[in-house]
Amino acid sequence: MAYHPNVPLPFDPVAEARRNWVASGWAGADAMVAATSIARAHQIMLARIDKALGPCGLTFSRFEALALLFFSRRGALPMGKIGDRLQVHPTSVTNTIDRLEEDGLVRRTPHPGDRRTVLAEITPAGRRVARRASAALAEVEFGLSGLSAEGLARLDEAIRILRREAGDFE
Amino acid sequence: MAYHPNVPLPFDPVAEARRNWVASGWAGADAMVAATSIARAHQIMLARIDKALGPCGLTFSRFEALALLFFSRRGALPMGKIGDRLQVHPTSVTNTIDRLEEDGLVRRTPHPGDRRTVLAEITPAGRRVARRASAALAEVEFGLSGLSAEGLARLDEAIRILRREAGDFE
DNA sequence: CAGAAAGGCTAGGATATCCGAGTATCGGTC
DNA sequence: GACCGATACTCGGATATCCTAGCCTTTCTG
Repeated sequence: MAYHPNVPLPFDPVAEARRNWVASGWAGADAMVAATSIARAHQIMLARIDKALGPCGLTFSRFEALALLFFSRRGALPMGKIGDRLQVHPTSVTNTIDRLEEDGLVRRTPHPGDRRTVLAEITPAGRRVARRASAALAEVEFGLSGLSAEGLARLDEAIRILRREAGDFE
Repeated sequence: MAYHPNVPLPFDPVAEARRNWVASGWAGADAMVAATSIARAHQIMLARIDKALGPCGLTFSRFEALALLFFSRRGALPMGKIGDRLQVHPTSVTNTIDRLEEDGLVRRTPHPGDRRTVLAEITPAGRRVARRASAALAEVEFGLSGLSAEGLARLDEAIRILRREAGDFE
């Protein structure tokens, strides 16, 4: 679950922030509210997901990489391609694959034809864990169990616009 | 800006993941899509925000804490209250206030009446920086410049449901 | 009123992410 | 055929977040 040491607040802290923001004459209150909401949604979701993945020995980041390899044609991809797909920094990929490799879920192999490139290849154990993890995530609805199908769709729709505008894809 | 070492992908990586997910017979594809979207939205937004805040010497986390103190009645709050409001772990508050104090934007003072409690108090310099930072954030629309007013509202609406269900407020 | 329980904060350890810099390799150019 | 820019990956440093554990203080309880 998300971090919650205390009882629920008697009011919505985001709505409260909005009131103060406007009262101070600061601009962009609506964007502030949305930004704060996204940050909190991310925090709640990630906490639940990582808890659900705990028994599999995975984190969300590692699961994403493992799933990507699982779906790939040959069960292997260059480190760089992984970063492109997951939209993360090359050094983050190095770190993620390091951990997966330590657990025997992935194996680094040389690229036949380009000695600069390192391939990350999913192992049979990796495939087993990926399947188990996907079931665990579906079980907790990826930490978004509070949302309806319509709510999920609306989120995706709005964010897809943002992602395209940010240059993720075209 | 968000991390983007390469040119945009010729396809939407999230939609691609959805196809693979469904093709493998894995459950919860819609939730997976929404979760992936939220994670990416958070990443894009935070990268833009932190870049906009760079000249002020702030990060988004530090700005949130600073703004909270700015809006508070006495310009000071107990460390614990800050964590409650921002929904973060007590140790994260310690870290955040440490940095703000190093920059002279906040000052730790003892609580008159409860020697367990430490108050974080915003300084005049802190107020100046907070105002400047709020303008910088409004300028870049909190990193959400791709979204319309309706998009922002839809995001907030969907996420408020999640936050309530997660026990943030009541 | 003394001891136990609860509350408030911080130190240390772990993970993930980014950036800058460094090493190795590939390719195109003159 | 040698050189230099572009590519591919990794190392070290920085920030933010969480958790566990610990110290000190306050409050409750018998």
